Amino acid sequence: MVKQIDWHMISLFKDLPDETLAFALESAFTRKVAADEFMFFQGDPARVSYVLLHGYIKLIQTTPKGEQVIMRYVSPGEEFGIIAVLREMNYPVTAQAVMDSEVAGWDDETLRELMLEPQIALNGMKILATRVQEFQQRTQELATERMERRIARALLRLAQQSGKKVPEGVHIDLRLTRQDLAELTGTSMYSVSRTLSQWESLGLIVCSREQVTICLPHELVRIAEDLQ
Amino acid sequence: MVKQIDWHMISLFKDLPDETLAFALESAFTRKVAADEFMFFQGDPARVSYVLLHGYIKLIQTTPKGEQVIMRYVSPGEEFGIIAVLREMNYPVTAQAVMDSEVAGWDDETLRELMLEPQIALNGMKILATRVQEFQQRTQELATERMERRIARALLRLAQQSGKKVPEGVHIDLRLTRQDLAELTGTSMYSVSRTLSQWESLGLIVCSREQVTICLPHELVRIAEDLQ
DNA sequence: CGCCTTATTGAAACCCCTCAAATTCAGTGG
DNA sequence: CCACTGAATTTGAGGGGTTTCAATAAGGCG
Repeated sequence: MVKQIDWHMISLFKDLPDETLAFALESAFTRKVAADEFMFFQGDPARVSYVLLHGYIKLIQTTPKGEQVIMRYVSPGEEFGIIAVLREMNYPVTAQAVMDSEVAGWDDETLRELMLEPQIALNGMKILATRVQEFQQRTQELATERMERRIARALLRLAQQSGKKVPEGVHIDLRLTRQDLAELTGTSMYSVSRTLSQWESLGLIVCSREQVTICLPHELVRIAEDLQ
Repeated sequence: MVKQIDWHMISLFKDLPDETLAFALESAFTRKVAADEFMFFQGDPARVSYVLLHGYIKLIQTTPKGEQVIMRYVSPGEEFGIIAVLREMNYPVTAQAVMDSEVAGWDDETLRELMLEPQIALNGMKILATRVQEFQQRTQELATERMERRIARALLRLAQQSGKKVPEGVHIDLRLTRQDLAELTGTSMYSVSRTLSQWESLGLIVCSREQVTICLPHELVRIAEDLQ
């Protein structure tokens, strides 16, 4: 049983009848996760699916050659691990906390029960539909756009997800290495470093070790969208 | 009302109670689509979702710059257009028949009714979950793998989807230009042409105008997976 | 047979990766 | 407090993979 969270923020449990929501909450367990801790590894049997209560989680896929691709940064209120559980397979990604976090979890059997609730199933469909479109967008970007624009897009998305206003602009409130950005955009750490340096010299952003602040978002949008 | 199709092949309608299936069928309309005909365009309001009964449909996304990316080849039994209808948005892709085809369609209101059936919603979730994973896979490939390997993978997938056994090997039963393969793998027509020529000279495939036949699938797998 | 689409192929250019080396930075422990 | 350490970052040089451009060839369809 979980408390002290606004469960109506959780998109999977939106518009739920009270008793259904109550059942969902009673059947959940919670878990605190320390920064950098791994919650599960790619290849583990998927027995639990999660909703992130607070913090941030990074979902990473490792290729046979050992390269890594960041599939998603999970924001509070979002689910993760549901797909693997529904498909009764192993997790296709590794989940790692990027800061101290807390999650709610449901085992596979309970999840299947929850999915029999029409409203939860409908919410789940909408969430997955959104996710498919996000990946379609990313596929299109990787297939047609140059590195620089992909990095700009990634930064703008991260700013929207986890940006905090600071005097200089919008600060991305995550530990975000150049390597992370590279794994998120399908490029190399070196190219990310060069690109950020250039943007910093133009005043678009300010960055330091594992931190990026966007000062002129509009200019970044111009790069991302190739306006002008 | 639709007849003469094995509706249990349609994954969206698997394991349905008879009366639910009957309702789904009664509320559908069918439409024949000629080869090369467009069913809807990117940006059209999404009012109808479809299941492909026979033939093949290509879903294409056009970028602002006018480049095209093929998001999916729809096989018989698969749905398309459901995501856009569920999300109440415009179609994010253009749908074009690659051969004479026939589809069943449901308007948005009916689809939402159907989705209240637990089994249909569950089937829908599983379909979307699979789709998310397919796009994750593609994202990973585009982010980390060289052109040659991406083309090999695409050919193997197409062969699995629509391959017919012929004396020389497995023939991909679609009109498939080099340009199509390029738009499917995020490369250029020229690179595809060069790669196919090389493979043909090695005896891995036989190709002609808009046609590809895989002769040594195992060798293609070796390229795709970088074994050895 | 002629036309239009599709495919091929070479050469040049370019983007980006890779490698190497130096530098900065944060944390640690003496 | 400061040197030490390891990780993160920067930057240049070089090279490789792909794209681009151009020109030609090959196929199908009327």
